[in-house]
Amino acid sequence: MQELGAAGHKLTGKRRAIVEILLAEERHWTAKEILVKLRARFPAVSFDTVYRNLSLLKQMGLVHEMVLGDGGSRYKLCYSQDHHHHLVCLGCGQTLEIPVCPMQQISGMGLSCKFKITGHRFEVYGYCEGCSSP
Amino acid sequence: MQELGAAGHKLTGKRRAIVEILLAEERHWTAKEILVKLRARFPAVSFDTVYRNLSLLKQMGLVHEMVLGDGGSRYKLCYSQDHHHHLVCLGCGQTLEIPVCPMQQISGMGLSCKFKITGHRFEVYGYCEGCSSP
DNA sequence: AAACTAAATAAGAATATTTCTGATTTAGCG
DNA sequence: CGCTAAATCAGAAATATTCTTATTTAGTTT
Repeated sequence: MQELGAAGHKLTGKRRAIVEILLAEERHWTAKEILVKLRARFPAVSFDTVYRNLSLLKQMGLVHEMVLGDGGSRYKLCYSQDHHHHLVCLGCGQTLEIPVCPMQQISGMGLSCKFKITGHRFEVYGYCEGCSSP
Repeated sequence: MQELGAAGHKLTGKRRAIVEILLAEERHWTAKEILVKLRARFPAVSFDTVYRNLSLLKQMGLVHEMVLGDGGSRYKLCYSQDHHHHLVCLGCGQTLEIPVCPMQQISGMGLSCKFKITGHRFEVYGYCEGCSSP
Protein backbone atom coordinates (compact mmCIF):
# COMPACT_ATOMS: atom_id res chain seq x y z
CA MET A 1 0.00 0.00 0.00
CA GLN A 2 2.88 2.34 0.78
CA GLU A 3 4.35 1.78 -2.69
CA LEU A 4 1.58 3.96 -4.09
CA GLY A 5 2.35 7.00 -1.97
CA ALA A 6 6.06 6.63 -2.62
CA ALA A 7 5.54 6.93 -6.36
CA GLY A 8 3.52 10.13 -6.03
CA HIS A 9 0.12 8.52 -6.35
CA LYS A 10 -2.77 9.39 -4.12
CA LEU A 11 -4.24 6.79 -1.86
CA THR A 12 -7.93 7.42 -2.45
CA GLY A 13 -10.63 5.42 -0.74
CA LYS A 14 -11.47 3.63 -3.95
CA ARG A 15 -7.90 2.83 -4.80
CA ARG A 16 -7.33 1.50 -1.33
CA ALA A 17 -10.50 -0.58 -1.57
CA ILE A 18 -9.42 -2.14 -4.86
CA VAL A 19 -6.09 -3.15 -3.37
CA GLU A 20 -7.86 -4.53 -0.31
CA ILE A 21 -10.15 -6.60 -2.51
CA LEU A 22 -7.16 -8.02 -4.34
CA LEU A 23 -5.35 -8.64 -1.06
CA ALA A 24 -8.28 -10.47 0.48
CA GLU A 25 -8.38 -13.25 -2.11
CA GLU A 26 -5.23 -14.35 -3.80
CA ARG A 27 -6.65 -15.25 -7.17
CA HIS A 28 -7.12 -13.81 -10.65
CA TRP A 29 -10.11 -11.47 -10.72
CA THR A 30 -12.06 -10.22 -13.69
CA ALA A 31 -12.58 -6.46 -13.87
CA LYS A 32 -16.29 -7.02 -13.43
CA GLU A 33 -15.82 -9.08 -10.28
CA ILE A 34 -13.75 -6.29 -8.80
CA LEU A 35 -16.36 -3.71 -9.77
CA VAL A 36 -19.18 -5.69 -8.14
CA LYS A 37 -17.18 -6.10 -4.94
CA LEU A 38 -16.17 -2.46 -4.97
CA ARG A 39 -19.77 -1.31 -5.37
CA ALA A 40 -20.62 -2.93 -2.06
CA ARG A 41 -18.70 -0.02 -0.54
CA PHE A 42 -19.01 2.61 -3.26
CA PRO A 43 -22.31 2.01 -5.08
CA ALA A 44 -21.71 4.62 -7.77
CA VAL A 45 -18.13 3.74 -8.69
CA SER A 46 -17.46 3.46 -12.40
CA PHE A 47 -15.89 0.78 -14.53
CA ASP A 48 -13.34 3.31 -15.60
CA THR A 49 -12.02 3.60 -12.06
CA VAL A 50 -11.44 -0.14 -11.89
CA TYR A 51 -9.58 -0.21 -15.19
CA ARG A 52 -7.61 2.92 -14.44
CA ASN A 53 -6.38 1.55 -11.16
CA LEU A 54 -5.66 -1.90 -12.52
CA SER A 55 -3.68 -0.29 -15.28
CA LEU A 56 -1.69 1.78 -12.80
CA LEU A 57 -0.99 -1.20 -10.57
CA LYS A 58 0.00 -3.28 -13.56
CA GLN A 59 2.35 -0.60 -14.75
CA MET A 60 3.94 -0.50 -11.29
CA GLY A 61 4.43 -4.25 -11.43
CA LEU A 62 2.10 -4.88 -8.50
CA VAL A 63 -0.60 -6.61 -10.53
CA HIS A 64 -0.38 -9.40 -13.07
CA GLU A 65 -2.76 -9.39 -16.03
CA MET A 66 -3.73 -12.64 -17.69
CA VAL A 67 -5.40 -12.29 -21.09
CA LEU A 68 -7.82 -15.13 -21.64
CA GLY A 69 -8.85 -16.53 -24.99
CA ASP A 70 -12.44 -15.34 -24.70
CA GLY A 71 -11.55 -11.68 -25.00
CA GLY A 72 -11.46 -10.92 -21.29
CA SER A 73 -8.66 -10.49 -18.81
CA ARG A 74 -8.07 -11.46 -15.22
CA TYR A 75 -5.97 -9.57 -12.69
CA LYS A 76 -4.11 -10.63 -9.59
CA LEU A 77 -1.95 -8.96 -7.00
CA CYS A 78 1.57 -10.13 -7.48
CA TYR A 79 4.10 -9.37 -4.78
CA SER A 80 6.44 -12.23 -5.60
CA GLN A 81 8.53 -10.37 -8.11
CA ASP A 82 10.35 -13.37 -9.52
CA HIS A 83 9.27 -14.43 -12.96
CA HIS A 84 6.70 -17.20 -13.06
CA HIS A 85 3.61 -18.43 -14.88
CA HIS A 86 0.17 -19.52 -13.79
CA LEU A 87 -2.24 -22.38 -13.81
CA VAL A 88 -5.68 -20.80 -13.61
CA CYS A 89 -9.09 -22.21 -12.78
CA LEU A 90 -11.47 -21.00 -15.47
CA GLY A 91 -14.33 -21.30 -13.01
CA CYS A 92 -13.26 -19.23 -10.02
CA GLY A 93 -9.94 -17.69 -11.01
CA GLN A 94 -7.93 -19.51 -8.35
CA THR A 95 -4.32 -19.87 -9.42
CA LEU A 96 -1.27 -21.96 -8.85
CA GLU A 97 2.11 -20.52 -9.66
CA ILE A 98 4.26 -22.52 -12.01
CA PRO A 99 7.90 -21.95 -11.21
CA VAL A 100 9.05 -23.14 -14.65
CA CYS A 101 9.48 -20.81 -17.61
CA PRO A 102 9.62 -22.36 -21.06
CA MET A 103 11.91 -19.59 -22.29
CA GLN A 104 14.78 -21.37 -20.57
CA GLN A 105 14.27 -24.23 -22.99
CA ILE A 106 13.86 -21.85 -25.89
CA SER A 107 16.88 -19.67 -25.35
CA GLY A 108 19.27 -22.34 -26.59
CA MET A 109 17.46 -22.75 -29.88
CA GLY A 110 18.96 -19.79 -31.67
CA LEU A 111 15.63 -18.15 -32.44
CA SER A 112 16.94 -14.76 -31.47
CA CYS A 113 19.07 -14.56 -34.63
CA LYS A 114 15.92 -14.21 -36.69
CA PHE A 115 13.61 -12.46 -34.25
CA LYS A 116 14.06 -9.78 -31.66
CA ILE A 117 12.09 -11.44 -28.88
CA THR A 118 10.13 -8.94 -26.78
CA GLY A 119 7.83 -11.11 -24.73
CA HIS A 120 6.12 -14.39 -24.21
CA ARG A 121 3.08 -15.89 -22.59
CA PHE A 122 2.62 -19.26 -20.99
CA GLU A 123 -0.60 -20.08 -19.24
CA VAL A 124 -2.24 -23.35 -18.25
CA TYR A 125 -6.00 -23.57 -17.96
CA GLY A 126 -8.21 -25.97 -16.11
CA TYR A 127 -10.71 -26.42 -13.35
CA CYS A 128 -9.91 -26.74 -9.68
CA GLU A 129 -11.40 -29.38 -7.41
CA GLY A 130 -14.30 -27.11 -6.46
CA CYS A 131 -15.22 -26.14 -10.02
CA SER A 132 -16.14 -29.10 -12.16
CA SER A 133 -15.67 -28.84 -15.90
CA PRO A 134 -18.74 -27.35 -17.65
CA MET B 1 -9.64 -27.46 -50.14
CA GLN B 2 -11.22 -30.87 -50.63
CA GLU B 3 -11.54 -31.34 -46.88
CA LEU B 4 -14.38 -28.84 -46.93
CA GLY B 5 -16.51 -30.71 -49.44
CA ALA B 6 -15.85 -34.00 -47.68
CA ALA B 7 -17.31 -32.67 -44.44
CA GLY B 8 -20.52 -31.53 -46.13
CA HIS B 9 -19.57 -27.89 -46.43
CA LYS B 10 -20.14 -25.89 -49.56
CA LEU B 11 -17.20 -24.47 -51.41
CA THR B 12 -18.46 -20.98 -52.11
CA GLY B 13 -16.43 -18.41 -53.95
CA LYS B 14 -15.85 -16.45 -50.80
CA ARG B 15 -14.84 -19.44 -48.76
CA ARG B 16 -12.46 -20.53 -51.45
CA ALA B 17 -11.03 -17.03 -51.63
CA ILE B 18 -10.41 -16.92 -47.88
CA VAL B 19 -8.54 -20.21 -48.02
CA GLU B 20 -6.55 -18.97 -51.00
CA ILE B 21 -5.59 -15.83 -49.12
CA LEU B 22 -4.39 -17.91 -46.19
CA LEU B 23 -2.56 -20.29 -48.52
CA ALA B 24 -0.77 -17.48 -50.33
CA GLU B 25 1.05 -16.18 -47.27
CA GLU B 26 2.03 -18.50 -44.49
CA ARG B 27 1.62 -16.16 -41.58
CA HIS B 28 -0.85 -15.20 -38.87
CA TRP B 29 -3.50 -12.86 -40.28
CA THR B 30 -5.85 -10.56 -38.45
CA ALA B 31 -9.51 -10.82 -39.39
CA LYS B 32 -9.36 -7.30 -40.75
CA GLU B 33 -6.39 -8.07 -42.99
CA ILE B 34 -8.29 -10.98 -44.45
CA LEU B 35 -11.36 -8.83 -44.99
CA VAL B 36 -9.40 -6.14 -46.81
CA LYS B 37 -7.75 -8.69 -49.06
CA LEU B 38 -11.07 -10.44 -49.67
CA ARG B 39 -12.78 -7.19 -50.65
CA ALA B 40 -10.36 -6.84 -53.55
CA ARG B 41 -12.36 -9.65 -55.15
CA PHE B 42 -15.71 -9.27 -53.38
CA PRO B 43 -16.14 -5.59 -52.50
CA ALA B 44 -19.34 -6.06 -50.52
CA VAL B 45 -18.32 -9.02 -48.40
CA SER B 46 -19.09 -8.70 -44.71
CA PHE B 47 -17.00 -9.12 -41.60
CA ASP B 48 -19.38 -11.81 -40.55
CA THR B 49 -18.36 -13.97 -43.49
CA VAL B 50 -14.72 -13.76 -42.51
CA TYR B 51 -15.39 -14.70 -38.91
CA ARG B 52 -17.85 -17.42 -39.83
CA ASN B 53 -15.37 -19.10 -42.14
CA LEU B 54 -12.44 -18.71 -39.77
CA SER B 55 -14.56 -20.26 -37.07
CA LEU B 56 -15.45 -23.19 -39.31
CA LEU B 57 -11.87 -23.74 -40.39
CA LYS B 58 -10.68 -23.50 -36.81
CA GLN B 59 -13.27 -26.03 -35.72
CA MET B 60 -12.07 -28.37 -38.47
CA GLY B 61 -8.52 -27.99 -37.24
CA LEU B 62 -7.34 -26.35 -40.46
CA VAL B 63 -6.70 -22.95 -38.95
CA HIS B 64 -4.82 -21.93 -35.82
CA GLU B 65 -6.06 -18.98 -33.79
CA MET B 66 -3.66 -16.97 -31.71
CA VAL B 67 -5.22 -14.63 -29.15
CA LEU B 68 -3.05 -11.60 -28.62
CA GLY B 69 -2.82 -9.51 -25.50
CA ASP B 70 -4.41 -6.46 -27.09
CA GLY B 71 -7.84 -8.08 -27.45
CA GLY B 72 -7.42 -9.16 -31.05
CA SER B 73 -6.68 -12.49 -32.68
CA ARG B 74 -4.59 -13.71 -35.56
CA TYR B 75 -5.31 -16.71 -37.75
CA LYS B 76 -3.11 -18.99 -39.80
CA LEU B 77 -3.60 -22.02 -41.98
CA CYS B 78 -2.15 -24.97 -40.20
CA TYR B 79 -1.70 -28.19 -42.13
CA SER B 80 1.04 -29.60 -39.92
CA GLN B 81 -1.22 -31.35 -37.48
CA ASP B 82 1.40 -32.09 -34.83
CA HIS B 83 1.21 -29.99 -31.71
CA HIS B 84 3.45 -26.97 -31.67
CA HIS B 85 3.66 -23.33 -30.60
CA HIS B 86 4.58 -20.12 -32.36
CA LEU B 87 6.94 -17.23 -32.35
CA VAL B 88 5.05 -14.36 -33.94
CA CYS B 89 6.18 -11.06 -35.37
CA LEU B 90 3.93 -8.38 -33.91
CA GLY B 91 4.55 -6.23 -36.95
CA CYS B 92 3.63 -8.43 -39.91
CA GLY B 93 2.31 -11.64 -38.41
CA GLN B 94 5.10 -13.80 -39.78
CA THR B 95 5.61 -16.88 -37.63
CA LEU B 96 8.18 -19.46 -36.73
CA GLU B 97 7.00 -22.77 -35.35
CA ILE B 98 8.48 -23.79 -32.04
CA PRO B 99 8.64 -27.56 -31.82
CA VAL B 100 8.90 -27.55 -28.02
CA CYS B 101 5.86 -27.70 -25.75
CA PRO B 102 6.31 -26.63 -22.13
CA MET B 103 3.63 -29.06 -21.02
CA GLN B 104 6.20 -31.84 -21.29
CA GLN B 105 8.13 -30.14 -18.51
CA ILE B 106 4.97 -29.55 -16.54
CA SER B 107 3.46 -33.00 -16.68
CA GLY B 108 5.90 -34.39 -14.16
CA MET B 109 5.08 -31.76 -11.55
CA GLY B 110 1.94 -33.36 -10.22
CA LEU B 111 -0.27 -30.35 -10.91
CA SER B 112 -3.02 -32.57 -12.27
CA CYS B 113 -3.87 -33.83 -8.77
CA LYS B 114 -5.22 -30.41 -7.89
CA PHE B 115 -6.45 -29.19 -11.27
CA LYS B 116 -8.17 -30.83 -14.18
CA ILE B 117 -6.03 -29.32 -16.93
CA THR B 118 -8.03 -28.51 -20.06
CA GLY B 119 -5.67 -26.40 -22.11
CA HIS B 120 -2.63 -24.23 -22.27
CA ARG B 121 -1.11 -21.45 -24.29
CA PHE B 122 2.49 -20.69 -25.07
CA GLU B 123 3.37 -17.91 -27.44
CA VAL B 124 6.53 -15.93 -28.01
CA TYR B 125 6.35 -12.39 -29.35
CA GLY B 126 8.86 -10.27 -31.11
CA TYR B 127 9.80 -8.49 -34.30
CA CYS B 128 11.29 -10.09 -37.36
CA GLU B 129 14.26 -8.72 -39.25
CA GLY B 130 12.00 -6.70 -41.56
CA CYS B 131 9.93 -5.11 -38.79
CA SER B 132 11.96 -3.08 -36.36
CA SER B 133 10.69 -2.64 -32.83
CA PRO B 134 8.35 0.38 -32.49
C1' DA C 1 -7.41 25.88 8.89
C1' DA C 2 -8.03 27.70 4.20
C1' DA C 3 -6.13 27.63 -0.31
C1' DC C 4 -3.83 25.40 -3.96
C1' DT C 5 -2.61 21.93 -7.41
C1' DA C 6 -1.99 17.75 -9.59
C1' DA C 7 -4.17 13.43 -9.49
C1' DA C 8 -8.36 10.85 -9.43
C1' DT C 9 -13.14 10.23 -10.47
C1' DA C 10 -17.92 10.38 -12.78
C1' DA C 11 -20.82 9.98 -16.53
C1' DG C 12 -21.38 8.75 -20.64
C1' DA C 13 -19.68 8.56 -25.33
C1' DA C 14 -16.55 6.11 -28.28
C1' DT C 15 -13.81 2.30 -30.06
C1' DA C 16 -12.79 -2.27 -31.42
C1' DT C 17 -13.66 -6.90 -31.97
C1' DT C 18 -16.71 -10.42 -32.42
C1' DT C 19 -21.37 -12.52 -32.47
C1' DC C 20 -26.24 -12.60 -33.40
C1' DT C 21 -30.81 -11.96 -36.05
C1' DG C 22 -33.83 -12.38 -39.81
C1' DA C 23 -34.22 -12.14 -44.59
C1' DT C 24 -32.15 -13.47 -48.96
C1' DT C 25 -29.08 -16.03 -51.98
C1' DT C 26 -26.53 -20.00 -53.55
C1' DA C 27 -24.04 -24.71 -54.00
C1' DG C 28 -24.72 -29.18 -54.65
C1' DC C 29 -27.97 -32.73 -55.27
C1' DG C 30 -31.86 -35.49 -57.09
C1' DC D 1 -34.99 -27.48 -63.23
C1' DG D 2 -36.27 -27.39 -58.65
C1' DC D 3 -35.29 -28.42 -53.87
C1' DT D 4 -32.99 -27.80 -49.44
C1' DA D 5 -29.59 -26.98 -46.29
C1' DA D 6 -25.80 -24.05 -46.02
C1' DA D 7 -23.93 -19.61 -46.70
C1' DT D 8 -24.34 -14.73 -47.04
C1' DC D 9 -25.87 -9.90 -46.20
C1' DA D 10 -27.02 -5.86 -43.59
C1' DG D 11 -27.30 -4.10 -39.67
C1' DA D 12 -28.06 -4.55 -34.78
C1' DA D 13 -26.13 -6.20 -30.56
C1' DA D 14 -22.97 -7.86 -27.14
C1' DT D 15 -18.57 -7.34 -24.84
C1' DA D 16 -14.61 -5.35 -23.08
C1' DT D 17 -12.00 -1.50 -22.76
C1' DT D 18 -10.59 3.36 -23.48
C1' DC D 19 -11.39 8.22 -24.03
C1' DT D 20 -13.40 13.04 -23.05
C1' DT D 21 -14.76 16.78 -20.30
C1' DA D 22 -16.11 18.54 -16.15
C1' DT D 23 -15.92 17.91 -11.30
C1' DT D 24 -13.99 16.29 -6.99
C1' DT D 25 -10.39 15.11 -3.82
C1' DA D 26 -5.68 13.93 -1.46
C1' DG D 27 -1.80 15.78 -0.07
C1' DT D 28 0.79 19.92 0.31
C1' DT D 29 1.59 24.79 1.11
C1' DT D 30 0.70 29.05 3.15
